[in-house]
Amino acid sequence: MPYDPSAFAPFAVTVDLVVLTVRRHALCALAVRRGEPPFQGRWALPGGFVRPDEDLSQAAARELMEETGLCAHAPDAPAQANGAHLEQLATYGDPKRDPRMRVVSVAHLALAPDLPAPRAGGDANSARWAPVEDLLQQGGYGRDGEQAAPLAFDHAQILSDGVERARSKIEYSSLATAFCPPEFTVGELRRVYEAVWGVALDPRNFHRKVTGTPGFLVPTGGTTTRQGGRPAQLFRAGGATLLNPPMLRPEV
Amino acid sequence: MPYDPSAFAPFAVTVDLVVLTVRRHALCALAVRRGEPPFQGRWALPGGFVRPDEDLSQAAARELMEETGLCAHAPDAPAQANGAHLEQLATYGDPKRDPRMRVVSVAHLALAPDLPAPRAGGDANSARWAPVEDLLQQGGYGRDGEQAAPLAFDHAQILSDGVERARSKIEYSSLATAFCPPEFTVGELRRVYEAVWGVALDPRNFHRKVTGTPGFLVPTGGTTTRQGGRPAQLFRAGGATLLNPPMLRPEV
DNA sequence: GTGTTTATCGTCAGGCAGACGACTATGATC
DNA sequence: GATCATAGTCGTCTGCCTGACGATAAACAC
Repeated sequence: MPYDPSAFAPFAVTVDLVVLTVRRHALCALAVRRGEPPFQGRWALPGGFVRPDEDLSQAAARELMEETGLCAHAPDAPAQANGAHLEQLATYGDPKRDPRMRVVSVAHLALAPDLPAPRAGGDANSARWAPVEDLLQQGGYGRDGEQAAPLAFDHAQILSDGVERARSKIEYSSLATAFCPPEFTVGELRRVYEAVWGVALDPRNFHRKVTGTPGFLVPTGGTTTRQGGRPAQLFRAGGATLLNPPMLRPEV
Repeated sequence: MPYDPSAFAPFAVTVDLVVLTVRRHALCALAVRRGEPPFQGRWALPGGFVRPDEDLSQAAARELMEETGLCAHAPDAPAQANGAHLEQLATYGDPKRDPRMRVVSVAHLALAPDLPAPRAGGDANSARWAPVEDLLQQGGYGRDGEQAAPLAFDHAQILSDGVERARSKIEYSSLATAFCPPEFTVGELRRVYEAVWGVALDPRNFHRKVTGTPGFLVPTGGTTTRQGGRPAQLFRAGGATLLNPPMLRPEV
C-alpha cells in the first residue's frame, strides 16, 4: 500500500562513491578525511547529499567530478574518453548507520585509469589513493606506517562490496579497460587483471585470450616501449562489453 | 562533503518488490492493482514505505510476507525452508518518477516456488501472477485477452531489470533451486531454466551437468512420477551457491 | 656482444559442452 | 497383455578452450 501518509517518514539520501584505480600494481580506492564529527579525522568514502532536482546517477557523477575531475559515462553510453566508468553498486539503509539521523546511501562504483593526485577542495591532506587492503584491514598499519583506522560509518562494507563487484565484473565484461588509458598494451591490461585479482597470470595465455576475443581489443597500429623490453602493440577498447567466454579467474 | 545542512532535503524511501515464480512453464511476476491515484487501476509492483526503525532488507521481507506469506531468507543465510530468496536489486530515484513527491525506491528481487493464489489484503482482484512478457509488452493484450496497460511509475523498468538479474544469476549460481519446491527432480529444475531463459535445453546434457557439479544437488533417495514417464530421482539443493563452471545459456 | 626484460607465436594434453544414440521404467490405450 | 507415449538416465564422439610451457623477437643496460 504505497503512500499511506501515516506511514511516511522523511529520510536523508546520499550517494557514496567507491572510486577504484590501479596504481603501482595495486588496486587503490579514493578516500577522503572527514573534517567534522562524527568520525572526525577518520577516512571515509567520498559522497554527499542528493539534491532535490537530481537523479541518483547525476548526483554520483557530480560527486565524482568534484572529487576527481573525472567525467563519468552514463551506463547507457559506455565509451572511452578521459572519463571513468560509473555504475550503481548497492544501497545501504541500516537505521543506525549514521548516529545523527536516518540516512540512506546509494553507493556507486567508479573505475578510473591511474590519475594524478586527487583533489578535494584543494586540500592535499584530505584525500588520497590508498590500497584497498590498507583501507579494509582493521586496525593495522598501512604501507607508509600510518595507522589504518577503520573507515567511517559502514564504508568498509561498501568498499568491500565495490571491490568484489569489480573483481567479478572484469571476468565477464570488458570493464578492465576502464582502468587503462585510452591506448594501452596487452601487458598493461594484464597487469590490471593481476592487480585487481591479486594473482599472477600467464602472459602467453592472456595474450591469446584477449586478442582472440572478437570486439574486445582493437589495434591502433602504434607501438610503445614504455614498459621496457620489446615494443608492444597499442590497442583501444573494442565495442564488445560482454566477454563470451569469460576470462577465468584462477582458483585459490 | 556529507551532511552540509544547507544541502539536506527530505526524501520518501520505499521498497518495491519484483517477485518471480515459474507457473505453467512461464516466468511470472506478482502484480498488484493500484487502488488510488496516481495510476489508479493500473498494475504495479508490490511495495511500500520503509519504516523509521527498519532496515531496507527488513522492509522488503515485511512487504513480501504481507503480499505472499513467504518468509524470506537473508542473503547471509541462504537456506531452503518454505521461504523465498530475497536480494536487493537496484535503487530508482528519478526526480519525476512519482508525480507527487520525491520518492527513492529500493527495489528488491524475490524468487519463489510456485505458490497458491496471491493475497493482497484478501482482495483477489487486486493481485495476480502474470507472465512477465504480458506485463512488459506495451499496450498489447495478455493471454487472457485483458488489456495490458503499461505498469505504473517506472515499474516496467524495474521488472525488466529484475528479470535480467534472475536470468543471468541462474547461470553462475544455484539460485534456480529457489523456484523449486524443497524436493524436486532434475527435469523440474530443467523446466525452470527453460522458462526463465525461454529456451529449450537438451535433457541429457542438462542432467549430466547438474548432477556432475559438486554440491549443487543432493539426492534424497526418494523418487516421483508426478511428471509422468519413468520415475525420477528427487533432489534437494546442495550447499554450493556458486556454480563453477557456470551453466551456459544457449545463444540466440 | 651479453644479459635482461617484455612481447608474441606455437604446441600439446586434458576437460568440458553440444549433438545425439540407446536403454529404462512408468502410465495410458487398444 | 501388447503397444505406445512420455520422461529419465547412461554413453559416445567431436570440437573448442584452457593451462602448462617451449621458443623466438625486439628493445635497453652494461
